[in-house]
Amino acid sequence: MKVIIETSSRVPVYQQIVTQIREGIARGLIQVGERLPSVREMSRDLVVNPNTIAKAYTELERQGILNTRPGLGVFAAQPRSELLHDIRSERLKEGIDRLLTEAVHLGFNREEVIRLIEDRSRAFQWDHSSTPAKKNRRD
Amino acid sequence: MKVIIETSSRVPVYQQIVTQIREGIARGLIQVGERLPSVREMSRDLVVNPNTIAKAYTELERQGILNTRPGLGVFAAQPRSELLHDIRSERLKEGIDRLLTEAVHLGFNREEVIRLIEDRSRAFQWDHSSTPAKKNRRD
Amino acid sequence: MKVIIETSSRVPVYQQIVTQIREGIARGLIQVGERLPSVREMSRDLVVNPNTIAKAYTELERQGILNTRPGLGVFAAQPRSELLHDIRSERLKEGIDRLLTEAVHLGFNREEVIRLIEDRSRAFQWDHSSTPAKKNRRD
Amino acid sequence: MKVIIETSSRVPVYQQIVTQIREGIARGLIQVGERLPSVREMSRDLVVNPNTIAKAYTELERQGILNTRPGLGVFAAQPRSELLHDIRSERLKEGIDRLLTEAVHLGFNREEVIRLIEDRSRAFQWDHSSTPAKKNRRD
DNA sequence: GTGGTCTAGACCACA
DNA sequence: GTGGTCTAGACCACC
Repeated sequence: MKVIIETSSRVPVYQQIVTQIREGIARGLIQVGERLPSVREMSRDLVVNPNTIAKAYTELERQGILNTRPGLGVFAAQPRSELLHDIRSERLKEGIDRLLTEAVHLGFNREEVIRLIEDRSRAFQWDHSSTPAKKNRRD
Repeated sequence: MKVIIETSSRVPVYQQIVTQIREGIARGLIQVGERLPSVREMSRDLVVNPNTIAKAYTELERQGILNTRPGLGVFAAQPRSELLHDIRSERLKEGIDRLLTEAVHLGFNREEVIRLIEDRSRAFQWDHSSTPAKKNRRD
Repeated sequence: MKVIIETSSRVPVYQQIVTQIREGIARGLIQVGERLPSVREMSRDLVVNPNTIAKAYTELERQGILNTRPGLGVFAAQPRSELLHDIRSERLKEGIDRLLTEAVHLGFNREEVIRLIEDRSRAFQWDHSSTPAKKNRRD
Repeated sequence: MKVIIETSSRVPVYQQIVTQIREGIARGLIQVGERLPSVREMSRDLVVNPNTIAKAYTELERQGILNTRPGLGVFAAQPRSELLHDIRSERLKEGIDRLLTEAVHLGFNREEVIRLIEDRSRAFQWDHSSTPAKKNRRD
């Protein structure tokens, strides 16, 4: 997977990296346990200061998406949500409403949006175990 | 519709206003042509600096969502997407992918997400004229 | 509350700040909603680079302990644990075992340790609502 | 006792070894005078670089927890705290305050924490001779 | 004024 | 080699 930086964007560089790696993992383009480019490597590749790469990696580690091990490198982590079900649900709903607001303003209609979501969702790597609602009911 | 400012949020106040008005319109809580509170009215209501309200309104006007008629007030604009079909499509897809990435990382599965989207989409005010694909085929 | 930096310590400066602010809040020396020194103020006070202070504040914000609002300052956040009960329990147990290991090696006996914990715990600001086990059973 | 390395952890490997051996001794899983695996034995078992094992053992020896007898092996040392009473007391208090800070932020209440400490402390191997206060009063 | 981002360059610890 | 910390100094967005 290749990270691409839009220097003209007002989105911070480190955020662009975070977003793209998050998406790469969600799509299965980066496998669990896989090693990512080192800070210095990616710094050279993207022509970005090493500190900026490190900031992106730090953020991803905090999100539980990467493990970083000094001396070895940075690796895609085993996914494990530590959040309460209510919080997760809330976040998803917020994301959905944001998307739907955008879709309405862009002039799409409901069926079109849902069809497109169904379509694009096929390219993602879903958890097939069970629904979060059930999975964490014991908490 | 009532705008609610989350002062503890990291999201800039003016952005919160923009987001909520956009969503209010997308949900049909604010009708096209309806007059919104003036800058100083909303400033008083929300206990927010008038400059901040003005900035939000300016941003919404730039997005073509509001019209300012000097001396009369601020009104919800007639929706007219001037964007090319390809651009609109691209934006929607980006939004969808962002949402799906979030959903995967939160541990939801595909069916759950789609079900929730179908559910929440019922509360929005969709364009029933036609599909954007047809409407703007000339683009 | 006054943060004190041990420059001779091998604990990173930003971590020392994080630890002390966390403890200050846990003890109730910093009240919810209270404003903390600005990055520049604390930078001057502690004779530490502003970036280092900012890093500490960023970390505390990620932990949900502070809210930072550009243009206004940094504030102690409303506490709200978003973690699953199992995870919280696990973390507490790890902390307890670490402490008890230390206590044994220091040559203390069990009663002495428990007595001291009971003693010192009186200076902390406990949540009196209910036990986490009950509080989040609905999740 | 079996040392388990969490390669995905951010904690340095050598530190994980130190921690687990310390805890093993504190729990009585490793008896005083007992021989521990040699550097190369443990290196093979854990699939870890011998230098890393050596570093862990060096650290434990520095802490007075192990004795290396050249040609014979590594042994759990006779516990003898050379620290002054005040220093030991200070360390314990620091550890307690760190734990209590964590507990407060995790949302536990006082009774819950003390109950759990009493519970888990039963699995540790306490010094039954006397209280440190008396034992080192001469310090 | 506030915090946030980014660069450049130094030094340290881990494996 | 790896990542982590810290400094110094620039520029930007928010209020």
